[in-house]
This record gives sequence, C-alpha cells and structure tokens, in this order.
Amino acid sequence: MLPKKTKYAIKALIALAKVYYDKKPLRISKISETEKIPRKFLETILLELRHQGFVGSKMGVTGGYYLSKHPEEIMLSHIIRATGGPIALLPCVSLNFYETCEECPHEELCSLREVVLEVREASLKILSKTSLTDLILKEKKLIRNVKK
Amino acid sequence: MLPKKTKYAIKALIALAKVYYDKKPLRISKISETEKIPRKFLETILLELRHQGFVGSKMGVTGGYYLSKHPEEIMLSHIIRATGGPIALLPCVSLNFYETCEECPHEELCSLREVVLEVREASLKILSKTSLTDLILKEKKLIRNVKK
DNA sequence: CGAATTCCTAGTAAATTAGTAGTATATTTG
DNA sequence: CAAATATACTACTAATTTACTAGGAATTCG
Repeated sequence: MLPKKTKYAIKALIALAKVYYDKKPLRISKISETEKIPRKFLETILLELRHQGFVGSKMGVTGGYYLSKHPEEIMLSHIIRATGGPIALLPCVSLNFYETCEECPHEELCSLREVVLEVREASLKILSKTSLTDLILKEKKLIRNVKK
Repeated sequence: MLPKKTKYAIKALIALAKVYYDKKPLRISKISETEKIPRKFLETILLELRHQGFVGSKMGVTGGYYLSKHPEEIMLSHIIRATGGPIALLPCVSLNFYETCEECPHEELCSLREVVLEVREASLKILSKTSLTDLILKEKKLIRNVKK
C-alpha cells in the first residue's frame, strides 16, 4: 500500500498542475481545503517536494507553491519514489530501496524473486508512463462520461 | 511492500510443497532452519495457515505440517491475501481490504484511482496464475541454467 | 510415563506512519 | 516601516502496524 503521504503528494501536485498556466502560486491552505489534506502535514510534504525539485515556492503574503516542471514530465512513479513509497513488493527487487534478502542463499536462484520482479515491471510500466497531465485528462474524460 | 509474514508464509508453503508426495508431515523446526524463519513466528504463521485451510497438521512426536491442497491449487495471490498483504496500492481499489477514500468527493471520478486500478489488475494477473508448483519448477529451471 | 511435537492466547518491543507545535524568515500592502 | 500573511524548518508526539516471544496446554508415540 502507498502511504497517505504519497497519496497526498499526488493530489497536491495534480492541484498545482491544474493551475500550471496561471503563473501564480497556489497557497497551502487552498490546496489543503480543496483536497482535504491536513494543513500542517501538507506543509511538510510540499516542503519535501520542493527539496526534491518538483515544485517551487514563493514566500510572503502573495506566496504559495507552483510546479517547477511541466506537468507532462512529472510521472506517478517519480512521485511515489520521492515520497518513500517503494513500488516493488519485496526489497530484494526494489530498484530504489534494495536490500539483500538475508534468508536467501542465492538471490538469483529465488523463484519468488523472479515473479515479484515481473510484478514490479508490470506496475512500473503503468506508473512510469502516467504523468500529471494524463491524470487531469483522464479526470475530464471521466466527468464527460458521467454527464452523457 | 509485502510484510515479512507473507514472505515467510510463501517460503514455508514452498518447503511443504516440495515434500508434498512424501505423505508425512514436516516439522516446524525443520522449516525454520532451512528457510531461516524465526521459529516462534513461523509457528503462529503456520497455525494461521491451518485455520485458513492451506495446511493440515499432526500433533505429537511424529507431528508436523503438510499441505492440505494440491500445490497447483495454491496461488501466490491466495497466500498474500490470507496473510494480510493487500495487493492494491490504495484501499479504494482493494478487493479484499476496501475502504472509501474520504477525501474523494466522487470515487468513480478519481483519475488516480483508475490508474491504481490498472496496476492492481496487472499485478493480480501475474500473482493469481502463479502456483506453488510453478515456483518450484521455476527454481529448478534457474538452477539448471546456472549449471550450464 | 516422558520426550517431542503442535496448539493457543496473550503479550511486548521495534519500527513506521501520520500528524502537530512553534518559531524563524520572507513578502506585500497601507 | 509595521502589520498581516505567507512559507521554512526542526523537532517532537501519538497512533498504528509489524515482528516476534513467552509459556503453558494438549497430543502422539515408544
């Protein structure tokens, strides 16, 4: 399961992506309200996302956050990894959170590892091709289909 | 990530599957040693697997555990679910651990949910077609390839 | 009987996750 | 320049989950 932090990060970034062309920052409190994310928690999440280069910020009374990359460039896999959510089911097949499997005498001979590797590839294939832009377009499509 | 409990359960069941045709039970201590699983922890895991119908047991000095289904019938997805590891990345797309996503006004209109659903389908496709027998055959194949 | 095994409940300890507190610093506006 | 309103940052805390253990009861076989 993805941590809430990751889910919040994704939702916040989608909110920022929606106003990408406005060229003015969005306040934390605004995002917190519309996305129903605990205010203070969101603060730390956005700070971290800034340190990781996803967003920029402006201080002061007209301040807020904005995407520092084009929404097409920000992929779900990037956000998940940046906020601590490993994609793999086991550490022994994780690209970014790898750990040796102590109880395995020979990792390369572990059949479970092979299957879990397959699962990671399949998940990554989807997550690394889905951008913030894709998510916004998808949402529009979903809403259109309901109205019909 | 899958909990260690799940990984231990899978490894233990593979060990039992390997002696399926021996028609005599395998002791906890034996499994614990060969698979390097903490003895007492394994005890509770096997007990749970028995309650869930995966294995049977025999008490007493000649006792131990044995598979109560054919190893071809036991799929990775079954084991993962039985030992508490949800397959989905978010509760709102989990079949077995579903929870409403409170901050979503309309779950069906959530684009993130749609993508995460896709990921679940892709993962499940692999996990629900891989049996204990498959894992054992896979391992044999891996070992053969190394020897060549 | 006694040694070796599983059965079972109830814990505990460690790690992780989720969220908060509080002060410092920057920016705009009157 | 001061007040108001943002973010910046560090360091906590509280809740939950995970990983594992203790210890005695019940069972089986020689």
